[in-house]
Amino acid sequence: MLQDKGLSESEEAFRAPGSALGEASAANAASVPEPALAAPGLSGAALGSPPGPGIDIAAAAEQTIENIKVGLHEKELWKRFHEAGTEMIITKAGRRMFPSYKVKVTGMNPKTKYILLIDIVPADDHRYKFCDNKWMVAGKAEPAMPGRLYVHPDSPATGAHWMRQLVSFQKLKLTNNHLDPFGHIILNSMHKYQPRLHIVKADENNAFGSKNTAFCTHVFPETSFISVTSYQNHKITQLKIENNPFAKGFRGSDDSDLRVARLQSKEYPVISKSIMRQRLVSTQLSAKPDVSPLHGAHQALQHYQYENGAHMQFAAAEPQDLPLNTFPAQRDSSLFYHCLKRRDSTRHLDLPCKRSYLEAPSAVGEDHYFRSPPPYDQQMLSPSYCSEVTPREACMYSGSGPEIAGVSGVDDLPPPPLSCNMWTSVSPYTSYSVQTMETVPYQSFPTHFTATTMMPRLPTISAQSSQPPGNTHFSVYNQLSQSQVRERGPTTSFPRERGLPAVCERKPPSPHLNAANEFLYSQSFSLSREASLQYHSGMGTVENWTDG
DNA sequence: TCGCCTATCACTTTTGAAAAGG
DNA sequence: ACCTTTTCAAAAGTGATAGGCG
Repeated sequence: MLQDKGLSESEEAFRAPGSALGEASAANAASVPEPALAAPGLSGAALGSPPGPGIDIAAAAEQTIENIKVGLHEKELWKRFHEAGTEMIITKAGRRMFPSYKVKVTGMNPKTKYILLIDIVPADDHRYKFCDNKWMVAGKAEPAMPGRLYVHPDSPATGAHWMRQLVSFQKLKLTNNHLDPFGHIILNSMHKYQPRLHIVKADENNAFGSKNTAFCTHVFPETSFISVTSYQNHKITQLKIENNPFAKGFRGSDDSDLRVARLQSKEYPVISKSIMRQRLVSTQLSAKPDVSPLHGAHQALQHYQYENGAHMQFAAAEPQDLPLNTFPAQRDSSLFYHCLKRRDSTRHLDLPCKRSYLEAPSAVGEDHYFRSPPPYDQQMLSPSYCSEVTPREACMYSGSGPEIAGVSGVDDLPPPPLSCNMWTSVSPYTSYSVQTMETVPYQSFPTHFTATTMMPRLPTISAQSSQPPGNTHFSVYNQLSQSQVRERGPTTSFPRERGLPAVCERKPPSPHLNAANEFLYSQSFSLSREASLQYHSGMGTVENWTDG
């Protein structure tokens, strides 16, 4: 657990960030911070919480939020996956990402509190299939899954805390279960997605969404991936096996191949099943008549030649066949960056759940999802943060978050024992045009929205749509959101925590999820505005975040 | 028939509590 | 009595695979 005393020491640690990050931070040079923009017509800002005593939060945010740099950890590994076309397994129970999303953050104000969260948005409007050893567009995307946010369990924490060590999101899990009760991020299989990191400056209540909330978004194109229920590209399989410790049992360098051989009752211990499968694929593709599935050594050699890059399957493909390589920055691995300052909101999204690093260098703690509110008694079981179904499961965050004041101003002290997750099931992502500066097509979101509610998609291979992500979408969303707030209000009531400021008590029926969703929604929308140089469209609706 | 999804398997790493030692 | 280190079992994570489903 980090304490105030440790914060000063963190500066030294900050200068000497250990580990493998290294060059990743330099990539931030490509960041394109946007000036903090004042959303027009945000008279509702007056409704926000007053700035903290003695601290000019807005000024601090302006000094730091734009200067925050984020370096992707293990960028080279990500690149290797990206070049092969990253695939991420999604299961009903939830599957971790590998490589895991870890970042090194610099440029924060050491004493300012930030909230770090991730969302994963559709990268485009297509469904894919793996055909002829490469990914190809297979049609229009399925309706987007309910958007969920994954809040780092340490949130909120001081900049010193975040900068002290790697920030790991390795416990984030992906699922294809539309009714997932665990708060995992819901994705559609065979679709391409782009994770995004959001850094939000916590307000005086350790929340965000107030008038002074500033935030920025970082996108690493090499972290895009196609979700699958089973690996399609053998190269990805091999990369996972070679690099993921949990898959060590499938590695072929040691006697693990013997295990495979035993399992298969075969006499070719050098060949793993994945190799066999690859050989089969290669056989089909090359139509070599002389290749037999049991030609062990020879096939293994072929396999490893393949693995060594003899065939970069996307290298010379047409753009449509390069769904994962459509990000221009893949060559540079630079991140795309957006930064803005929110001027108004009457809604506070409290994210008081924070967990100490417990001296773990990687700062890997329990991950916090926005998820459905658990039974209320469950939320209060854990002293560190709310427990839930299983002790190791990410805690849930009940609605009406604003009622939860965060840490009472003491840096790096654990937050009140509150749950940290909540549903964001009603949150579609808005358009997202950071990279190509083009508008993207929208897709209806039938699960939780009417047809007028739109789902954003990253403009990659299908940025041809001329439909601008105009205010209509955002307005519609906002209306729907409020409607949902009304509907969900009673179910998400959240008992007040100790020391909660009065401002947090003002809107009992407003669930966290809507605040979070709308927050990111507006943020995403701002990204769209960035693309189209129209920043403000999404911000005005913040005014509608009334406390009920 | 095909593509996709799910449950299950055996294996590994991770985690945390208990035991042992200082 | 307290702290640190070691040990060990349970939990969790992994890709592979067979079978089910539409």
